[in-house]
Amino acid sequence: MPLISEPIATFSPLYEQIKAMILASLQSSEWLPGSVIPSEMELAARYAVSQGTVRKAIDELAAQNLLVRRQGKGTFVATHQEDDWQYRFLRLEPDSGGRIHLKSQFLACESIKADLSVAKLLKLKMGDPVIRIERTQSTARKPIVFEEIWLPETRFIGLTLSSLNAWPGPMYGFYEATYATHMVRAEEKIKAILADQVLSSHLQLPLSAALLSVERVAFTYGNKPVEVRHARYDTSEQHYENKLN
Amino acid sequence: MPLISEPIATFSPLYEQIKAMILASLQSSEWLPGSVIPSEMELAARYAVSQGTVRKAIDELAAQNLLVRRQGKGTFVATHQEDDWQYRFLRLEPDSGGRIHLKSQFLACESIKADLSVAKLLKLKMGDPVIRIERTQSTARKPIVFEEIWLPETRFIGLTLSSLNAWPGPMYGFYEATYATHMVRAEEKIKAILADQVLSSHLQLPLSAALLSVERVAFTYGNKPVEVRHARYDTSEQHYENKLN
DNA sequence: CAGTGGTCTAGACCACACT
DNA sequence: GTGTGGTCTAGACCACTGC
Repeated sequence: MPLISEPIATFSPLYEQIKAMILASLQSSEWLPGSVIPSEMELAARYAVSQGTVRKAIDELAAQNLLVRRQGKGTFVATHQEDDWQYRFLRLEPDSGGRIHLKSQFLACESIKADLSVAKLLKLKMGDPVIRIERTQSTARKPIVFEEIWLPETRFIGLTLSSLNAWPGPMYGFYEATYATHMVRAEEKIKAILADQVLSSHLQLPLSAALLSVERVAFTYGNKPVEVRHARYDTSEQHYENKLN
Repeated sequence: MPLISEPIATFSPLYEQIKAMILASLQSSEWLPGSVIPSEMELAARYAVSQGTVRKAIDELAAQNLLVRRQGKGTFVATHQEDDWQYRFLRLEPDSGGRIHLKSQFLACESIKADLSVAKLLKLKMGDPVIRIERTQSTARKPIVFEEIWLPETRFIGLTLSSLNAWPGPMYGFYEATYATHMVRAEEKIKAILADQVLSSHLQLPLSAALLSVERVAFTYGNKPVEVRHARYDTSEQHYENKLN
């Protein structure tokens, strides 16, 4: 029996290829956050497949929160500028219930060279230029969060303290509006730590208070890491809420 | 214009009703964790709908991790006894990477009356009988976790220290095998706290070390809470890992 | 009203597992 | 080979939105 050509590339269903093409359009900013994408019928024609196949592709992208379906209106590119999405990645909740409302105060914004750890997380080379931001977030009563944020400078050109202070809403809305960068998902590593001098003064807590340390890496389309964030939370009157499914 | 009869009951698609019926079969233990459920064709006949409708119902239940599809074999009821599921709700990971392996030591198992907070979380009345368990979990080097667990006694009749110690694997496998109780999802509230006398001795840490406090409520089918768990983690060499989507 | 996504069906064929 | 889930199609009809 003669050798048969191997199925090297394992079987890839049509709808996966459609997903990839839709993703490419998102990644290339052909369709911007908040806008409608073409109807299922149009996409079916464009890709020369049936509506059902487009449907399955969109279903999965919607399940990953990349697209949002709205019956009667169309399918939209997900955006952090919507009301429901303002707090999509904020897991802090008051112990007493309800939603937390925080006011930002930016303390610093400087251009520095990436150290080894930040470079690794952002998939840059050590020494590549990054922007480092410092801020606190406060309730009506006291500061609750102290954060350091690192961004690759090549993607966030011209970002300054004053541009940050001029922006009213959450940072992920700012990234979207100003730098066409939409955050898709994030990974967090959480530890308990003791407040040091710097943290205790920023958060108005005694030295050696217990704090929650949250190291986040956030990704855009195509699993590209574009933000590193190291937050410390005062969890004495609020907590980090997580749902396990 | 005369009043029109209101659409009180909002439209409910067929596949939602099928989902509900499948859920009922899971809840009533007609199909047990780990076993196959009838094929899509059989279910389609049983519920008198098309295969595609059954398919959509199963798809959604599989997305919620209640069912597991295996091509060529059938659709199975999800179980914590599978290898991949042993650690489904354990988010602790070593800072150095890899999987953590923990050995349990049960310290206590007593029948008590529910206090207000546990009763609320388990949707019982204050004073109802609950089982309270205490344990530590250790790596090869040192204890990492101290946990208190509360279970409604009516569902976990005859649970004793020795039955716990006789079980080799994770507790959710034990609940399944012994009490036909499968955990579907959980909610956790996380805080940073300081070690007190008791915690510092159990975890072999100095007094006032920082610890992660994790309060979990776990639910079976039908959103029924059946376990409350208050864990404290030593996060000096491991962290709580979370993915935000 | 037309256009969008949402549901449901029926049928053909493919990929995988077991025997 | 037989039976399972997985993919793809085509067409009908429903529900919601906005003109």
